Amino acid sequence: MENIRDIQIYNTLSRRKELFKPVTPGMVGLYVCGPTVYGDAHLGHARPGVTYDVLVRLFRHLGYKVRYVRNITDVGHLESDSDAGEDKIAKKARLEQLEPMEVVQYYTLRFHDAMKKLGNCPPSIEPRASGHIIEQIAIVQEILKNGYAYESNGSVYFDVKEYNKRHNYGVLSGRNLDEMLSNTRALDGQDDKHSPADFALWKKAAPEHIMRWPSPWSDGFPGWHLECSAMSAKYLGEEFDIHGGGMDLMFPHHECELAQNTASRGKGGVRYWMHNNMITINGQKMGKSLGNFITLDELFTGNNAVLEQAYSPMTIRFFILQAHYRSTLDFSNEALQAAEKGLKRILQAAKDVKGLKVSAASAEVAKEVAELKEKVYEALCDDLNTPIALSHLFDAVKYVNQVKDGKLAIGPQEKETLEFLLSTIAMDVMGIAPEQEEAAGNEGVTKVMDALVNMVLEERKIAKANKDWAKSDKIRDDLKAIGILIKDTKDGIEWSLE
RNA sequence: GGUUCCUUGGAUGAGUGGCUUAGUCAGCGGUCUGCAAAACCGUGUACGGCGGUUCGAAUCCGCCAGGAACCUCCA
Repeated sequence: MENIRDIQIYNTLSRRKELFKPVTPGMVGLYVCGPTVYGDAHLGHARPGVTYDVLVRLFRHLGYKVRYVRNITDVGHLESDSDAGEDKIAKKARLEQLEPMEVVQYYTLRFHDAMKKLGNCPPSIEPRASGHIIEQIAIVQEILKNGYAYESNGSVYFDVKEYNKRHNYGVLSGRNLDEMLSNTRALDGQDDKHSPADFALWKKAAPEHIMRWPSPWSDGFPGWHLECSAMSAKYLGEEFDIHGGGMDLMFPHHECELAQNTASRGKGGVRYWMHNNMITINGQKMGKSLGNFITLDELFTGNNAVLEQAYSPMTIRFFILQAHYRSTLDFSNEALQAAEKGLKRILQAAKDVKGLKVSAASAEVAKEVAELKEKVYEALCDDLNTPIALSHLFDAVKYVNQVKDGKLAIGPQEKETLEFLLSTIAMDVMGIAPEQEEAAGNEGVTKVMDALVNMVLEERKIAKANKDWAKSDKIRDDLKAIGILIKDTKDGIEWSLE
C-alpha cells in the first residue's frame, strides 16, 4: 500500500487536467455508465471497462476507499428520440420472443463474463434502471416543481429553453443552445415536445408496450438520461467525485444528466467528468449502428472473418493499456499481435524476476532502478497515462533480462523494486495477469502434467548428451505441436504453455 | 451545414518550445546456441502542406489539405 499522492485528472467540464480532490478525504465515489444490455459486448465496451478498472485499482493501491458504481441500462433506452422510437430491450425481446427481462438477464451475464475475463474488478454496486423507477419519478416531480419540465399527453419533457435561461445547457459538451436549435436536423415528428431540444423525462407507454410502470402522469417508462441522475445520487450522494463514460455519451446523455441534476437538486453534482475515447476500425468508430463491431467473444475465439487469429482477453487488455484513454485506438490484427508479444515479454519477466540472483548494484544502476518506480507512479497519476507507465515497465523488463543473462548485477533492494514493478504495479494496479491462471485451476492435473513434461524432457536431455539431434529436435517439435514450448538455457531447459 | 478534435518513422502509439531518445511490434546486422526459441547489443527512414511568431518549433499562431467524433441510438 502506497501513500495517497496527487492525481491529475482531465476534467471534461474544464477541458484541462485538474488536481483530484475528493469530496470526502480518502474516499472516492465513481459512477460509470454501463451498457444497455440488448446485445453482446464488443471491443468498444472493453475500453471503459479497462480504463475505469485501472483508475479504481490505482486509487485503491494509493490507499483510497473507492465506491465504484456502474449501472445496467435495462429500460428507457430508445432507438431514436422521436415518439416512434422503440425501446431497445423491448425490440430485442419482441424479435426473440422473450420476456424483456430475459433479454436483460442473458446479456447481463454475458457482459459480466467478458468483463471478468478482461481482468476487471466488479463494480461495488451495479444498479439497474428498472429497479429505480420510484427514484426516477421523484426526480421528475422535483424538476416539474422547479418549473423546468412540462407534461404533455401523459409524457413529461425537460424544458431546455427554460432551463437555459438560468443555467447553461451545453457546459459539458461545449455547445450553444441557440446554435443547436438553428441547426437541428429533425424538425418534424416531434409530437408532444415544445422544442426539438427538449428531451423525455417520462414517456407514456403505447398500448402494446410491455415495459411500463404507473406514475402520476401515465403508465409508462422513464427517459434514458434519468436513470444515471437517480442512481448516482442514491448510491454516491448528491455531490460525488467522478463520473465516467464514453465520449459518445457526452452529448446528449451526460449533458442531459447534468441538466437534470441541476434542475432537481440545484447543482450538477459531479466534480470530475471523465470521457474515454473510441476504438476505431479502419479509422472509423466501432459501433453498433455502423455494424463494424467485433464482439469480445469473437475476439477471444477468433470467430470473425476480419480476425486472423484468436486474441486472449489479456491481449485485449494490454492493447487498450498501450494507448492513452483519451486517444482513439485503432483496431488491427497487426496491432493486436504486437500487443500479444509485448504482453508475453512482460509476463515472462514478471516470472523471471523472482529467481534473479543478487549481488551488489553499481550506484548508477541502483539510482536508475529506483527512479523507475517514481516514473511509473508519475505516469499513472498524470491522468492515467498507462502507455508511459508501460514503457517504464519495459525498462524494468530489460533490467530483469540483463541480470538473468549475467550481464548486469543488482542488489536485493533493486530486485525488490523490479519485483514490485512487475507484480504489484503491472498486476495489481494495471490488472495484467498471467493467462494460464484460470486454465490451471486444478492443482492435481497441473502437478501430473509437470511431472510428465519433465519426464519427456529428461529423455531429450539424454538425446542431447548423445548428440542425437534428430531425436532431440523431434521431441521439441512434438511438444510444440501439443502446445508446449521449450527453451534451452544455460541453467537448463525451460518450458511453457503456448 | 454547425460544434469540437485529430494528422508523428514499415505497423501501433507516447511526448515535448531547445536537452537523450518514447515504448511495443516488424526489419536489418551482431552476440549466445548443435540448431531453434528466448534474451542481449547495435541500427535506418518521423513529426500532413504552406506561411508566421521566436535566438530556436514537430511542439505556439494563421491558412490549406485529409480524416474523425458529436449534432439521432452507440462505451
